[in-house]
Amino acid sequence: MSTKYDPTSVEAGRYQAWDEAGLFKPSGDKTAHAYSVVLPPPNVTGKLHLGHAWDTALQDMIVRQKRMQGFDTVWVPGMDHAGIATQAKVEARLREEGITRYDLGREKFIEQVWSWKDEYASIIKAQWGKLGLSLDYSRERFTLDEGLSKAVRKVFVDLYNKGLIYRGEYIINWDPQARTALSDIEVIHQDDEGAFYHVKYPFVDADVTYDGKNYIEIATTRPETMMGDVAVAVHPSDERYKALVGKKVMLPLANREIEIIADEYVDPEFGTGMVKITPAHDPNDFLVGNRHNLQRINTMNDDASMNELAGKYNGMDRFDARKAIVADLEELGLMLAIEPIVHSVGHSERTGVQVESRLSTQWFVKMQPLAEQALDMQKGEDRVEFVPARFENTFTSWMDDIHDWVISRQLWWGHQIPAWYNKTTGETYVGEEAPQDIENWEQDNDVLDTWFSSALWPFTTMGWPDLDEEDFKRYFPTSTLVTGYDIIFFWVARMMFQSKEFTGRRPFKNVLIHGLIRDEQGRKMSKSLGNGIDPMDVIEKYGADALRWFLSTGSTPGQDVRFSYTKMDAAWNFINKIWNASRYVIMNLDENTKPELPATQDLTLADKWIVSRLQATIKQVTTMFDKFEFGEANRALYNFIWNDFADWYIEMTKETLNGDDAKAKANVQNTLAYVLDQTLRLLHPTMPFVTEKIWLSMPHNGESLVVAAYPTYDETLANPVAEKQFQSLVDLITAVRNIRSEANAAMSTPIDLLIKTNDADLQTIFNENADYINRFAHPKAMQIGADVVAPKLAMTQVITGAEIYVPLAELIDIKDEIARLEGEVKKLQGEVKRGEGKLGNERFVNNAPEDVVAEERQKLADWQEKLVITQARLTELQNA
RNA sequence: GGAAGAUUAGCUCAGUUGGGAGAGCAUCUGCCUUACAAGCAGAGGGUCACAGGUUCGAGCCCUGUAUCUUCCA
Repeated sequence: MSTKYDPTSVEAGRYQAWDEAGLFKPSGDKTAHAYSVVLPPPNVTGKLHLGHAWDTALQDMIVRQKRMQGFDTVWVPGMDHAGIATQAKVEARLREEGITRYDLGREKFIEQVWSWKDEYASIIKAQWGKLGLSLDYSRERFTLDEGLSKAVRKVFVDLYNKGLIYRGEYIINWDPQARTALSDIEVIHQDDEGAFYHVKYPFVDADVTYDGKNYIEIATTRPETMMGDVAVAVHPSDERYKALVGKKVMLPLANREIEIIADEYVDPEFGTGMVKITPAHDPNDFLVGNRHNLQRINTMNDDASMNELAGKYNGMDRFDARKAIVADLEELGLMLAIEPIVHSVGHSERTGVQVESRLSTQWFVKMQPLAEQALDMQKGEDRVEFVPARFENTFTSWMDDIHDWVISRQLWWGHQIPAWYNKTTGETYVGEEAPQDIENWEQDNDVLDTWFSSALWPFTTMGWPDLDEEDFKRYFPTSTLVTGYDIIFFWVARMMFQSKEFTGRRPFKNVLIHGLIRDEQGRKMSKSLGNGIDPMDVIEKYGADALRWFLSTGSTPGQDVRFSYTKMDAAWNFINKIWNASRYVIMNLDENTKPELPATQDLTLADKWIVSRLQATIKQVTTMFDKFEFGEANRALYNFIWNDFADWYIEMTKETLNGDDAKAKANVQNTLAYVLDQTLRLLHPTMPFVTEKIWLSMPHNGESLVVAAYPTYDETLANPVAEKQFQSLVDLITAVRNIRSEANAAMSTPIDLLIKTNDADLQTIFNENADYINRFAHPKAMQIGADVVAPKLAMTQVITGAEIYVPLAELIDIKDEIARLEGEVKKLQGEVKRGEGKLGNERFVNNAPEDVVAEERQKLADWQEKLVITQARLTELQNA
């Protein structure tokens, strides 16, 4: 083994070996509980980013631990066709060649997308391997697979037959670049600079006036939609305008008469309290239009250019039309004012262009009944546990105020809607298979929203709608879903209502929600900022294990995490520490060593202590894993490995391993191997590569850590007495180190060590472990007893139950030592005062739990004793 | 406008049934000790945003305020 941890050589070939050995497949043990996870399918739009690395690393940790714990564990991989996103990517590539999808035609274009898909699917699979994900590839699915497509058609048809899917002409969000409908949550609202254009709408009748003027003032942010105005509305109880209702104004530029109507929708407080009504270009106006039976004048084409209904603006882009209309209004003297404002404007999540509210015929899912079922489910036994729990509110509040879901997309890449229109009668047929007389029918051109199919992912991947499918019976509902809070609406909520509707069950028992990865400055990683970090570059430099360690340890559930190379350095350092500690262990074993604990009577104090500490660590790690608190779990492991195992236990074994007691040596070798073996098992879910490499290099039972048993807490090995005794040893050694440091006495400087104590147990412990004390404190002579007398020029440390003196006449300045002891006394006085205050409060003594009070008494006694001794020593020096 | 989160050491962050404030990095001092100098040993550093309240006891529970972030409308 090299002296430095080298991730490249550690990781090379290992993943392929695991996969080929079939270690990622379920055990098939029917006596064991099943544990199943479906991977949130990444989009085939591009490579995986750090967010995916985080999401998948968390899942792999869960899955690997469960597998080691003996669960019949399966983790199903797959990818999402990502309709609009992938299509946009391919169209962008075509654009570089100067062609559009229309030039190619549907069939040729789809071929292009499939080759894009193949290209990125293989990149993504390679990335999964680099990350070390223990996925069962024999179950890999793609959302456009035949099986999944069949399920999608069935769901569509069933919902249609139940009246939960309908088709109709409504105002929807329209992406004019992708030329498709978008659902509400695919629209990102952001504050943009715009203007309120105040426009004169003159009265038709010369004798009508308002406020002495022959026009009314209408404010709009979107003058380009003016040509579609069909009315002006005021609030029915707005006294200012009551007399105007029913009167007509002339729509400027169009020279068309429109009526002033009264509708509750208008907010009299906002602006002038009068709004223009454009039913084909605004969702609210659309509703007003319906109530008043108004005409719908759609003045735009699907690419947001103006059409013939826009009159002279026909053919202009919407933004050019705005400029032209504003200029014309100004020239006609109809523009009263242009007031700059910042307002919220919707943009397409995928293409980024400004979204149009567009009148169009689309397919919708009627959400109310489905949402109610999902909300009901959360009140029963078969509920989904959100971790952290607060995210359930996000789900609930969205479901409570749900709108119907536009599911048709004017795209080519996706599941084509299973609806056919009769060429002669116009009749609609909806079915899983095409009509028999297909020549008389034409299939709906549109495809379904990608989320319509991903909403079915937890059960379609398990073989649904075939209810007899083994996987479906065994692994559904799944155990845990892991995803980011940014797609609770898009995905988690939709899986929940679809699963409830079609399987009658929850899709997963738990949903672990994590945050987003940010850059070092806390900014979201994005292409436009160019601050994205490729996880493969990180793995190249630090190894997958280090990346996984950072991702699992750096945060708390639900919180965002900042990536930083400093943190990656720390992760690498930790693995290097494990590497070298293991190297030490392996170098010191011999051919007879087994990773098994020797009989209790053969264990030294140090052995008992490390084994007891190991038990505490196992308990903490498993408890925290069960709560998905990986940060806390791994912190416990970090402290155990670095502070207990490496800093103390390993150092102590050097004494025995360099000695000549063969039996003691063998015991220590076995204990070292046992503790390291257990530790590697605990670490394996988080850092699979390096742990496996080390484990295979030492004596081990079994083929691979991937399927080795996870450690379990053994109460008989927890040893509080040994921990307390060991602590005395640590206190003593630390005290001497302190003295050496204070006195600037390096380990090479010979010292005498005087230990004054009348505690027989302590005397025994120190005597029995004199070898350790020699190794760590390097005294040239040591004296232990109740009658030890300290010389005047000696450094003092008081530990629980003993006084430590180191005579260093030639090295210490008595004034410095007095000052130091004064500080010590002051500190101790503070502690004693605190303890006395607390215990002097009878309400504390009466109300606090007994063990808390007892502990407080114990501590006070300890502080008091230390204070008395330190004070005495100080007085002695001052009087010297 | 509604909701959620954050505010703890110089920086990044933990702190899970309320019982004497922690880590990593950074800083200071001393060590090439035969696993690791990307290491070892020691040290300094915090009115836990602010104001109230509950409690014997609050970083943690309750109320309010401020600042920042995110989501929804």
